[in-house]
Amino acid sequence: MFPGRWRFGSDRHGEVDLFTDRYDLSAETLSQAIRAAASEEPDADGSVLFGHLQGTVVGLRYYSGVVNQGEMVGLVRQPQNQYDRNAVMVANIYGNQVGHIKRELAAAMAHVMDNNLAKVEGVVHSGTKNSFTMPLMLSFWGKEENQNTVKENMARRGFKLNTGGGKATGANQNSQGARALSKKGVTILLTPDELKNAFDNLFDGLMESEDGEKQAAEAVGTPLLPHQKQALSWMCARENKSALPPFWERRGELYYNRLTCFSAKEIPERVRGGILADDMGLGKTLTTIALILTNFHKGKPLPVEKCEEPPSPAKAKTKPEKPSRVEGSSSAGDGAGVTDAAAAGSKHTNISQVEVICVDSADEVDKSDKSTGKGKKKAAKRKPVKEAPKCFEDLDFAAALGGSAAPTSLKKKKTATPTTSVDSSITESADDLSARTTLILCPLSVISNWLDQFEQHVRANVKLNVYLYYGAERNRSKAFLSSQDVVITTYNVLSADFGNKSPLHGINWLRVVLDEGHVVRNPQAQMSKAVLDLKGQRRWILSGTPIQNSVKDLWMLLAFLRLKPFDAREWWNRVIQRPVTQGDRAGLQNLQTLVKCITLRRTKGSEVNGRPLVAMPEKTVCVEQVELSQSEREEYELARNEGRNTIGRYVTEGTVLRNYADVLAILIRLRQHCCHPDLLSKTSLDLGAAATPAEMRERLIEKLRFVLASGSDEECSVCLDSVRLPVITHCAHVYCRPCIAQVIGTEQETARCPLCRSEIKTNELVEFPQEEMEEEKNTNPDKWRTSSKVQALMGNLLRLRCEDSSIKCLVVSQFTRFLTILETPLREHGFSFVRFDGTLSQKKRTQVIQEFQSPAADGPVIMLLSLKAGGVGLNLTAASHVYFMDPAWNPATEEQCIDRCHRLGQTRNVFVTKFIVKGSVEENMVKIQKQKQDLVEKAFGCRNPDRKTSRMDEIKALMEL
DNA sequence: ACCGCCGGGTGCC
DNA sequence: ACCGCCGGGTGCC
Repeated sequence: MFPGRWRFGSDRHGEVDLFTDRYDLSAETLSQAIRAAASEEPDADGSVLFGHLQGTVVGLRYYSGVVNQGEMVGLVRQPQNQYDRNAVMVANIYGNQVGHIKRELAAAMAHVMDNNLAKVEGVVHSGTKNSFTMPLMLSFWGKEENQNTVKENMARRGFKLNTGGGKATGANQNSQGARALSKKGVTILLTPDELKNAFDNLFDGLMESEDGEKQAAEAVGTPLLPHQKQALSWMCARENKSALPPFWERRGELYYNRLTCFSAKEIPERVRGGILADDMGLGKTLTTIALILTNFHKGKPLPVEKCEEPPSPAKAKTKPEKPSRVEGSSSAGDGAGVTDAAAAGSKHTNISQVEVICVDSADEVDKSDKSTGKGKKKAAKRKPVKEAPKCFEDLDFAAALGGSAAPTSLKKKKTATPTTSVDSSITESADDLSARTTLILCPLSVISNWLDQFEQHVRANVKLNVYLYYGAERNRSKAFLSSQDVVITTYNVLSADFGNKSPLHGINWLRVVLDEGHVVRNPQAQMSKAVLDLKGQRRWILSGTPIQNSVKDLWMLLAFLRLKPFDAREWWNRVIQRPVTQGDRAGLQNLQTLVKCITLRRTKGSEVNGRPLVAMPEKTVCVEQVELSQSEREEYELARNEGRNTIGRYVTEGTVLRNYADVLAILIRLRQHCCHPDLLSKTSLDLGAAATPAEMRERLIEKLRFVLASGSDEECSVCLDSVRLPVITHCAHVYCRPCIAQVIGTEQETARCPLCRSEIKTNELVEFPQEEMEEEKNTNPDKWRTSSKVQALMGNLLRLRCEDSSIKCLVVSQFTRFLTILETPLREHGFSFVRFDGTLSQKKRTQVIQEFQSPAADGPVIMLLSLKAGGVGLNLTAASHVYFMDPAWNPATEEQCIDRCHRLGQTRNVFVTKFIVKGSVEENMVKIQKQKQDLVEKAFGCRNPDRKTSRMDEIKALMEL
């Protein structure tokens, strides 16, 4: 694992200068090695403290790493050490080597560490002034089952782990090693409820908006709302200001981290960037665009060319089949796009045609020569460099011309300024001023949104080079990419390129932006690695929901932001994750501080100075009860009684969970009865007398497929959220693939289904396609019939049209087939509508949304929307009325759907109507929804520990059993 | 390292 | 003295 090259320490000559020089170089690889090792280590969750041990660090005089009183140090095995293959290296938090563990102790520890029997951590409480050795308090952490092995192993070599006394902890507040000794009162433990509560509120109340507001650069055509100016100001400050990162403070000549007690002469590398976690609809995209244009180097706006002719704003150079642009709204934009696409290959050729205007004319470096561009090529850039005073300007210039100057710049910098220079003017010293480009990563579904927003918000006369790095023909030239102002790509493209001489990883970006950053979560995933490997001076995460499930998810974000030292898993685990999961109040506080320092989050409801952040139009939600006709009622009752009998039988037999799929199928049929009789699948799903258990199982799985295929928004019993990437288990239960993978991962061979405790195996999981269209059978319009719910909807729509024909509506159902049924009466009454569901291609989606959002008088007034389609980020503000045809299990899913039109940009008051059939499962579903919501509001996620019983109770309540 | 350990010098009191 | 003692050289793994 560790390359031999850092045997550097073994050289005896110890000439200090030479040594420090090489040391500097090696420190890089060393900390990388530590990081690599640490990222593989298991989670700190569930570790127990085996005990403490007093040890000795030796060889201090050979290394430059220093430690402070109370400082935490890292222990790294060094199996390649030529003197002792048991060697254990001691390093401080920046990965600077401090010394080694004394030989005999190292020999004992090596076995424990190599076999992953325990994680050994060290804190130095005293003796930091010694120049040869120092005492070190070691603590051993690991899985309970390894405790005795470890203790015996250590004892055999004469080291007794000390479990009793709390002497081990130092006076320092980090209480390292003390948190297991709760009885000593050193740590105040939180109850699980408190913990959950605090955690859920982690992102609340973060914004104090002391930053004031900042005007966007001239190139931003859209006036920013006050809260967006605040965000811009905050983001600029985070990129430019030299404020110390969290937990660091100045102590005399040194910078000191009060969490780890680490100190350094140099100012700690601050995080240039952070998390913008505003609610959706508050304009994260616009703010980010403003940031790109407003805050280039030295706080000056991005130098952009201005064109005489006003036609095209942001021109995305896109490959021909690029979604949004093809049927692009404005012809002008189209034309420009094509030109650019053509020019993309032979970069810059068209540039000399446009006048170059120095936006940042005030920039000091411009003093050199202000005359217009010298020669065609140079006209492309803002700064003529006749007598450039510093080399980086040369590089800046070169890079701006499209060269990748990164390697050169590194060398030049080295010679120009000694590495050890303590530069007090921190502002830009660490920068590579040649970096120009902002890289934006996002899920495929929001690409078109970015392109649209660039087009919409960048002034028409400004030429911003935006390149969509997507599709087979994408331009992989680093020179080309780093000459752009903005490069947009998807996470998938990034991970596809990763490891495959990815140009994206070869560029030192000015800025890397992760949109919907919470999608990058699992550190093991290739995508995460690809993201973490990106080089960028400034780093941003945009996310409406920064925490999905747990503290663990946060690590990925901090690692991306390079928030030292927590980007290394070991320190994250030691200082934050383990304390928090073990309920340590101080740990939680630290986490809160951490998050607070780097995050801006406002919700739609947030207020600033007593005034709402955004004046949102009002939202009114009402339930419209629907009476079934007599014949519908009869059919429903028939089905209900039958279902009730079946489920009642399962209840008395205690086999509800084993027949869960069947239960769901019964429920869904009842729900379908409530909507429309023709929704009921013709394929008979009677269980009949199943011959063998295998057959039985097959049928159950089949039923579950049927439930999912109908579009129903089912719940995953692991994350308790709507199921994403559904997979069906052998025992016919459905979970999110990642959720169940986690269960299998943690339970190993003995993994069992969380619902029925049957054994589950990864290879037996059945995939279910995200949104599968059922074959459109028996939708013969001739045989079309209505239903009470259809009537109720049509009544509303017709009334609305009389009142105001310009109002647009969303008609939402979980059942895509219901949407199909609804098409007939809509056509009949002359409504113009579009349909949006999960089966649409990306290209189609953009097209449909554009069509719907377009204010054209003869445009569609209704969108038939499948509940789960599209995910976050859809902008449907053209609609102001929402009709939910059927209730969902998960109220949040409905909320999300409403948010697509009740968001920034909505000008009308929003009315939401939920159709609920009186005296039916639907009513019961709504009751349960409400209960869940109350629960959430009261005890914030004090989740029922036994999902099985609560699920059972729900089912009984639904069937009135 | 104000230690321990090594090995050479040395050797009554 | 095949010892003890002294004092200089030396020192992570």
